[in-house]
Amino acid sequence: MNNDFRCNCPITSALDIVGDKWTLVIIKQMLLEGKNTFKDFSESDEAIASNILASRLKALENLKLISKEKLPHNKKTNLYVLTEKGLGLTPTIVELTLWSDGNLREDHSSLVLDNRLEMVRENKEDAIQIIVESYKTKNWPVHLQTV
Amino acid sequence: MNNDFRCNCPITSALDIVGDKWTLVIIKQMLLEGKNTFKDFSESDEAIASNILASRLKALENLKLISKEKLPHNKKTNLYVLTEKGLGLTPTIVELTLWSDGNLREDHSSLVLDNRLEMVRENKEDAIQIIVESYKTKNWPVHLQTV
DNA sequence: GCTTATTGCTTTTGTTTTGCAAGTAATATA
DNA sequence: TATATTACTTGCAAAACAAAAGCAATAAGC
Repeated sequence: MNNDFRCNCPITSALDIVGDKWTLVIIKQMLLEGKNTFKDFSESDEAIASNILASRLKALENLKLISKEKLPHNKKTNLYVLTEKGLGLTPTIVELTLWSDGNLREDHSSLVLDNRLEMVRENKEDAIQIIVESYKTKNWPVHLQTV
Repeated sequence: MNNDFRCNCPITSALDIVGDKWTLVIIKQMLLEGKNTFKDFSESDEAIASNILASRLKALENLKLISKEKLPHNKKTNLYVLTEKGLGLTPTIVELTLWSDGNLREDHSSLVLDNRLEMVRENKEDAIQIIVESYKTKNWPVHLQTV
């Protein structure tokens, strides 16, 4: 499986996985916007095409950044849930948010602030933990809870 | 220029700029590997094609993440230098490194450790500042120094 | 100062990825 | 039982990416 990677650099290898237009957007939608079904992602502001979405979800599942679950009594809807490996990208996502907020306003005047940014600036480590814990309590149904 | 962005989300907008296979790799090579010429980038482990490289450098320059400079007495070699805006991605790059180190070994067994990782784990904030300052002293020629 | 090498690209020609639109099967709802 | 919803897949066009070759300007070697 090593041949999926360009070289042995950790940064380049991370980008072999998340270095595209959509992967981190999907993870963001799960982590920060409470989206967890195919339909949720399809209807997002970013307007991802359904074929691209399907291929990304499959790749993320293969790499175990997300898992595909079912709710009891519903055979139709799939729930996509971030694993610990996927949740591990929270700091990266937070840093990208901070960078945008500090550096992109001249390029993009209508950028929206996330209201969690203040919390992040007060204490980054704590804020990240709160985001992760909050995700878990909302999105990890009892039968998935490992903690 | 707002039409280059998919929506008003800060994370998505950051990814409209750095969300591809090569952009953060080039910035990493500048920041952590002391590369600053077209040739340096061309000869890297990642083996970027020269046409892609040229287009990325142009885009990064347009967005002011890097600037193109000359050394006195050399009309041939271009020096590409990270601006403050580009250096602002240092925390993102550090977090990607940490994520790789902690989560990618099962996918990629020959991953190499950056020896700065230990410093980063001891004190993240300080380590980031040291990386940035170290870059500036090595790569910002006297006529560019703002500090 | 003439030849060769180097640097920083551009061009050409594929191939791969992305994106749009439409379609479909299984399940759920009215 | 009829309609709607969900989670996709398929087919095709457009865009991005990649390998190889070529080229002009500058620098270095003799």
